[in-house]
Amino acid sequence: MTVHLPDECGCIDSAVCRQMPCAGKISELAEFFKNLSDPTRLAILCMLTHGDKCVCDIAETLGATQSNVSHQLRILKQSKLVKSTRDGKSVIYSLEDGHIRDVMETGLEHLMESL
Amino acid sequence: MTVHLPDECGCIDSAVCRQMPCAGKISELAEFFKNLSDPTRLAILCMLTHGDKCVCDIAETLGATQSNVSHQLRILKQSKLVKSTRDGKSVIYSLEDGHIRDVMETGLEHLMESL
DNA sequence: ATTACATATGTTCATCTGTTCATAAGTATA
DNA sequence: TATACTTATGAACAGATGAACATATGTAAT
Repeated sequence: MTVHLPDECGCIDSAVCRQMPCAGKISELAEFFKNLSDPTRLAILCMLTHGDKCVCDIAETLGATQSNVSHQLRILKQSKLVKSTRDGKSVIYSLEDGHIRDVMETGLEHLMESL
Repeated sequence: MTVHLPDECGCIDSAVCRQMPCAGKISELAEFFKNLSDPTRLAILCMLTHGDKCVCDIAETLGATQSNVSHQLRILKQSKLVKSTRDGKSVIYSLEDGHIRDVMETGLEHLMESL
């Protein structure tokens, strides 16, 4: 759906948001959250906050198939949430930057305080 | 999918997260983000940071049908992201608490810094 | 009571998503 | 090269999702 918010709209009333018109960013932000909205992907990101990991380790820890993990990692990589480097036979994945952790933490705080 | 992370896992390595085992919370957190992952719902939440609004105002501003907005508001209400009070013929919706705004802002910060 | 307005709900449908299976591609070692 | 190991990819399927339409419910005023 195409959202029609006026471009000059300050949207979220904060310093951050005043610099960033809503209409053009809503769909980007929604897509960002969508990447965090799947338990498998979120668990992967969560694991990677502990340190870099290869695909098979992620799969084993999660109890998921290698194929599924690889598919989800591709999504995470395309959306620039993770990056990867090859190490011999393995491919090591890591968080792209620290903001992902911040977002997850903020979300967790919300859950904790809305019991 | 059922994610198998050990319950004693500290998950996100922070004070907040050490108090909160991952396995049980991943799916909750994913569901929370899922509610923010739709442009219509996100735009509604964004609008409500400006102030409380009735359904028809939201629909008009968004260029969405009343039906669609009402459906999405029900989802947001069930997940305790918004609350509502009736005012005559209208029903006024407002953000349940301030954390939603925080999460959106943190997400926006991520978008800004990952250009 | 009737009419008008505002919101909620049920249903249907097209589309998207996550998962699995099978298999290909990349890499290292014997 | 042959083999084993690791990761990526393509196809197919079930289930979930968002939107639209029609209609019901709730509220106020005439």
